[in-house]
Amino acid sequence: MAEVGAPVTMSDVARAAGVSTATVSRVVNGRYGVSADTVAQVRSAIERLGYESSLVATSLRRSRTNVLGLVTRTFQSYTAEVLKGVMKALSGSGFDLIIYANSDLYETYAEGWEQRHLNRLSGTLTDGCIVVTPWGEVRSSTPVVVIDPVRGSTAPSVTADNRVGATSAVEHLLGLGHRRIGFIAGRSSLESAWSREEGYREALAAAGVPVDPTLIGRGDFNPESAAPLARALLDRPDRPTAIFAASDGMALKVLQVAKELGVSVPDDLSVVGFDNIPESAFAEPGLTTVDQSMYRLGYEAARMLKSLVTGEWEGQRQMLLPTSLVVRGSTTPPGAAARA
Amino acid sequence: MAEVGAPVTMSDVARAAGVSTATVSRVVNGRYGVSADTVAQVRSAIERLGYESSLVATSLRRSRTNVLGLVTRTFQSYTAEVLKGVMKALSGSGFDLIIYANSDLYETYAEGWEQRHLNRLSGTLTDGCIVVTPWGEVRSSTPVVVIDPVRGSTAPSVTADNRVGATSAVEHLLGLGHRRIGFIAGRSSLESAWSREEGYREALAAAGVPVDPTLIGRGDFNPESAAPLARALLDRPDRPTAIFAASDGMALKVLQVAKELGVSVPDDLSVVGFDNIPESAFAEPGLTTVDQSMYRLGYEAARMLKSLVTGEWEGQRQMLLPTSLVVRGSTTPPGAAARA
DNA sequence: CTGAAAGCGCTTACAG
DNA sequence: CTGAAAGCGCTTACAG
Repeated sequence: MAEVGAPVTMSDVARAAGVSTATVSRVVNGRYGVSADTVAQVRSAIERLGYESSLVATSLRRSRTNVLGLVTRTFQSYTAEVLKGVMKALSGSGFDLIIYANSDLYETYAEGWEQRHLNRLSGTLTDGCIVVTPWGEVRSSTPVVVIDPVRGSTAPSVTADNRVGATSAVEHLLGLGHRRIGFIAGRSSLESAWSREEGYREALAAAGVPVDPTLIGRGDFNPESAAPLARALLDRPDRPTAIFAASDGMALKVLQVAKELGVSVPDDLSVVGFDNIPESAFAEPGLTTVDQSMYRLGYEAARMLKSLVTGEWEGQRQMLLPTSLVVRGSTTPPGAAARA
Repeated sequence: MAEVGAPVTMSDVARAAGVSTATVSRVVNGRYGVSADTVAQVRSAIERLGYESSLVATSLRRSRTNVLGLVTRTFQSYTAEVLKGVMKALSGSGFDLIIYANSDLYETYAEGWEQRHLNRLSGTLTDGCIVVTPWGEVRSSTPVVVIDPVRGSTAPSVTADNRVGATSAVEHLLGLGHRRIGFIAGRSSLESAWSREEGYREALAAAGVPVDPTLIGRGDFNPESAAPLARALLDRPDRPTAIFAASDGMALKVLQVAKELGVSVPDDLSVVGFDNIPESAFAEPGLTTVDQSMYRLGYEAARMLKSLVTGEWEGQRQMLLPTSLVVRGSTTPPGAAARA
């Protein structure tokens, strides 16, 4: 690598081509009304100097930047899936993507992190932003699409159908013959946590199984939050025969706690998660879970944002995407050990 | 969400607090020489209006922005690992991270994509950049650290020890008793492809096994490139008993081609990959491969870049990181089928 | 302790 | 067809 002196600016090109920066700008942006000769001269100077317009200066001056932003609190493996979907939707659209992560706010639940990130980008750098799993409601001067919004959010958003997903998970357990099914809930401010609990309750109600409130633990989606809850559920003499956790991270923690307590999965206890993160397939036994396509969430969020920015969006502004149940080794009919 | 009118600028704050923008700037940046009263007034106006300085305007004006950039051609699952490592190294450092992806250049091998991205960011938005798997050598007015550079690159870089990794893979096969070991190479401009081939040759040489050039296929790291090469190797009457592919993507393609041709893995053919992507563990059978910690590559690259920017870097500028062999079901002694 | 002014690298009316 | 000038939202010498 050559660590070259100063970056080449538009003034450098103008000087080299013997024209004004206004003319260079016109050539760079393909505006009409520049003579063929001048265009050729400017092009050659650009080529020779290796000029590329500064994203920052362009963004500051222009109202439309053709850059969309994405702000996230963390980079989990699902983030990569979201990003793949976003880029797929953006490819060939003329919109570039900027992802911004503040190293101090990273991985914290710090109040309003998403609002701070948004403020720094919107209006100048980006034409609009995707916000992944925000802490609260967001405000912005440019369009925003939220992936996994907070409960009651009115912002344009894309969410997995968490209620139906949770219902299918619990129906799977009911179908296997389970009746005492524990539940470990997620962070209650999130729409997704709420809906997953709703799905749990509905599935039980539909099967005529009364909800036992002592079988419900309140976690926050963090694996660690599930450990004491799982321990409490498994220490009871009348422990549940199955546990449904509102996230794979928490479900995997349940698997670990069960192992520590000598409770065998799935023989003594069936476990179901939600998300289908890669680790769930590696788990021993493989974790039965509800798959939500993060790729699809990213794809649809980007598609919506793009159209919102250009003013072409026609559809509903709160999208619900389907989920699917993935059955692996962590679930089996209750009492398997006794029968064996 | 409230889609609020215009973003709050420093002028708005200045007006509300009855001071000049210069004073607001001083307060925002914690400069000395502002009276306690004024500070309080400005703070309260900032609070009231929800002001946050524009990343773009700040970057354009300042020489140091405290933002590091990362440019990438693609978002694979390994990208998330790299990003996790980068953020870990950056947390608490005061440096934020911007990832830039051009939707047109995304996932293409287009000549010089990384140079274009770099030019757009450096000098204004970022103090330095990490470049992931570039197409060629890069030049920049600010420090750059390359993850997986091209062959012969003199840029500061972080690379897995590909030669030793490849050697260990081939030694594993030799240890199982294989002597006819095919190799599918990667994109030859990349240092990593070159080193992996070198490791293959060295391991064979050390064991006194002559290299058979007809057993070497030239791919480009893309899974698709491996299909015809695998077919050619497996169609021969004297086909190899094992194939080592320079990437997991290509190795998984070998698995697929073998299945199509009715060649059973590992009984008729052992297969080893390189990278240890998540999909390799899911494969049937699980793929034996060489693990390179992308997390670690990201972490070290960010650590180096940070110090390069602040001028504190002391160590060598080209780092080599260790790899480790992960043995799964795709390798077994040759002739297993015959003996069974 | 505070403000007016210049300028970072661009784009865009406005003149000519 | 082309250029001089203003201005995007900030920061930083320079005066006072």
